[in-house]
Amino acid sequence: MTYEQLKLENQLCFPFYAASRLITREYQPFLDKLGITYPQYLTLLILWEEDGKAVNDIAKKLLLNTNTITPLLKRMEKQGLIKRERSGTDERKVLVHLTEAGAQMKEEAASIPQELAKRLLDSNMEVNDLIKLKDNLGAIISFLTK
Amino acid sequence: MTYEQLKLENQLCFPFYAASRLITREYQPFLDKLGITYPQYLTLLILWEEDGKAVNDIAKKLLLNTNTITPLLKRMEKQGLIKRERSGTDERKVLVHLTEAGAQMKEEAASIPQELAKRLLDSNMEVNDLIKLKDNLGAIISFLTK
DNA sequence: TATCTTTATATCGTTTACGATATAATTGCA
DNA sequence: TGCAATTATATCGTAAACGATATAAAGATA
Repeated sequence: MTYEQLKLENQLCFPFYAASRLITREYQPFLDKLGITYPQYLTLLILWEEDGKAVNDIAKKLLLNTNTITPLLKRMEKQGLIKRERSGTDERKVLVHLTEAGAQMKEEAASIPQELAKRLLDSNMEVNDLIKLKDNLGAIISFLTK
Repeated sequence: MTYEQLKLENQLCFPFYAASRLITREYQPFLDKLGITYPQYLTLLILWEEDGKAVNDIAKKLLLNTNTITPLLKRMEKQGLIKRERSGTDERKVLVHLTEAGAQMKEEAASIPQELAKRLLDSNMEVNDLIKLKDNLGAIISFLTK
């Protein structure tokens, strides 16, 4: 049997998988300068927006579990980007705070989004297509997370 | 500074990263039945389409390097899904062949694509949007790989 | 022919992802 | 109050990803 639907080219899933990795690779040169990885960058984005979040809040935002986030945060702590401390009001929670170094990295990272946007717009894609793409991905994400 | 562009919500990158993982999770129950992982499934798709490919051919199709593919293939070999053997005409190449078990898994996997498509169409998304999405992802991929 | 370059795989080390499970603090409720 | 559920984190094991590097075969070229 041929099974057209089983050809890699006909898979809907593969483009998601491939695009995700390729885009992460595009970030690599910029993140290398800062000495951080892509998930670490995402974690910093959250903390730059609001410092002192609990481990679980970060995990939920990134759609990850603590078995991924906990070791990641430990590495970031060892690098001196964040501090982790038990909450006083709820001893179960561990609150994550930026260090001075972690907070300052924000300035250095400020140009990354534009650099990436610029790069992606170098493709033949229209800005509108890119926005539509983001919206459609958002729709899938909210469907698959509810 | 607020740096609107640094908010997670405003990132173009995050939806790719999140959607990719969420979609892989949707495959999980189906792949669990077969006892394989998502990248292993993608590898089988390639071999079901054309058996006897070289390691590098598979790697190129999946946009991976041999440092990912080689251990993956070894695990698949240990599971009895494939065999690896040096090419006779070019001793550098290792050709990957399906075993009987690997070939037969195709029948069991045949329904997976429809199951997933069904699931994704349960979202509010139009078929046309989904197709457009696939095309746009394809455009980004071909841009980022050339 | 000698050797330099390219091609094809593999190995090593580090960092994600994630299922399964453990542990401790807090909450809810009989 | 007492104790069963829930919540929050962490740990363990396995499988990707991927940068850097190694090794060997094949091809190119002086």
